[in-house]
Amino acid sequence: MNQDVTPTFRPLYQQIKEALLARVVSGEWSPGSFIPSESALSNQYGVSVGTLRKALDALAQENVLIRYQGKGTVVATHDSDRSLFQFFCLVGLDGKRSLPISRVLIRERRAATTEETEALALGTSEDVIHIRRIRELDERPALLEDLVVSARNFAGLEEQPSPLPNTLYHLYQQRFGRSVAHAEERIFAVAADDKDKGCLGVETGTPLLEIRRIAKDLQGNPLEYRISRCETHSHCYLNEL
Amino acid sequence: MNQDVTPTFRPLYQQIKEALLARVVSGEWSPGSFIPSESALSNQYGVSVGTLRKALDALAQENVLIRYQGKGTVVATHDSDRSLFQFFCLVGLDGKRSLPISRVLIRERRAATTEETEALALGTSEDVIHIRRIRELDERPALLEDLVVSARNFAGLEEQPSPLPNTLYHLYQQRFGRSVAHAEERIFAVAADDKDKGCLGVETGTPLLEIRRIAKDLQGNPLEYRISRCETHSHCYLNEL
DNA sequence: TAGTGGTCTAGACCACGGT
DNA sequence: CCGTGGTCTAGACCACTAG
Repeated sequence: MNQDVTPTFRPLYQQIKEALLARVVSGEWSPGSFIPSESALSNQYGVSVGTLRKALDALAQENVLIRYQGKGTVVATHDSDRSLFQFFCLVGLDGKRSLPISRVLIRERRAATTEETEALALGTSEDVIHIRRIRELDERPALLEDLVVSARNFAGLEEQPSPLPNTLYHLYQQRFGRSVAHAEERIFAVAADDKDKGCLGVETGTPLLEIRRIAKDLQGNPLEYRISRCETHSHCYLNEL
Repeated sequence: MNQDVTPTFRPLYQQIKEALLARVVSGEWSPGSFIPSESALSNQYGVSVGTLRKALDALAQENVLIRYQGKGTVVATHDSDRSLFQFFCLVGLDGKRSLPISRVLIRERRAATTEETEALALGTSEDVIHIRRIRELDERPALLEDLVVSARNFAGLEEQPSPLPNTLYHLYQQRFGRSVAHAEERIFAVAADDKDKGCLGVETGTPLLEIRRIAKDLQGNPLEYRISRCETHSHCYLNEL
């Protein structure tokens, strides 16, 4: 029986794709900047434009690059365009998306729990930075978020910058060079506890959505573990399949 | 100011793509059958293989076609392979997916409610076929599903076949020639009522996930409206972004 | 007008599945 | 061995942007 452990074959455009990705990950090409043109790159790698284009298109498909006809190709950022909503699935009952406003309640550095250690793949007894905030939609509290990141990778986040921006992923990218590329969300139905009552203004026992998200970078390393609790009278979680 | 209402340009491969899609939708190429080879099709349409390939690849990307190297291209079906799980987001707490088993409680033809009329884009006072079933995961009731389809498009579904198959979308495709291609799910947190108590064996008031799904065909016409209620102690809803 | 990415072509060779 | 889809190439022309 042939074990077939050998990959027997590896498309050129995939190798090119990985080489390009490496240059993004390494920071050689930073988010928001233009990368060399197709013809320049095809010369660099000694492949035809067509092959190189296939690699670029694949990376654009995965939201790593953004292509602009007539202008060039840029490394994707988290502030630009509609990529803001890539990780935000809450919509109004009418299907409209609106931008949440944040109010920070807690911002501290502390030891990681075992749950957080597992979710973030930390070493033993590492610290995390914990942020709790309320996010308002249409001027009413809609979301209670508790999120943690590794204190090692995000040193100083607990005190600076003093007003946290509304979109944290943009900050992770700009200030710490860590870009969230994928996320995995698990959704549960839970009953509101006293904390939820105080923060969201709902009765204790009210059914809430609990969304547990692990956000990962391009290589699949976990960057952030976030638990959101959300009341669903005027909003819901939307997923298109 | 230029209104830019004119599309000014329309890629050839997109026109080809639509032409191919039309042949799938019309039933000329039925699910599970092989379509002509790339070279045959490129001759038919008078375009190069490269252009035709781009159209095929786009359709494969959208799960309309499945390409097998060395064999040919087939129209996708709902029984084949892992496409079973394309619309099933519930996983165990360990992340493992398992196949649910169904027990039908209600199966009837009746007038549509206004909510159903809107969701399915029906005309005035049309009938629907309503099915209620319990789906078990790991031998315990996990899901209570209520689904409706247009009685006009699915005539006879309320009585035949007498034992309903576990995977309804396959039946829709085989028996009624309607293929579910996309779906849109809205998720809410709700409290269990007496019906849930009887069917799922949970206490009244227990928080449940309520998943409202509208399943659509290739052209975006709604085919089925489904409301599922789900308890999340041993399972959860998984979404990858 | 120059430079970019987008489209399209024609043809070569490779990997895979079946005969 | 043949036919299929998969990869790769080289080059032409089109559409968009900017100076």
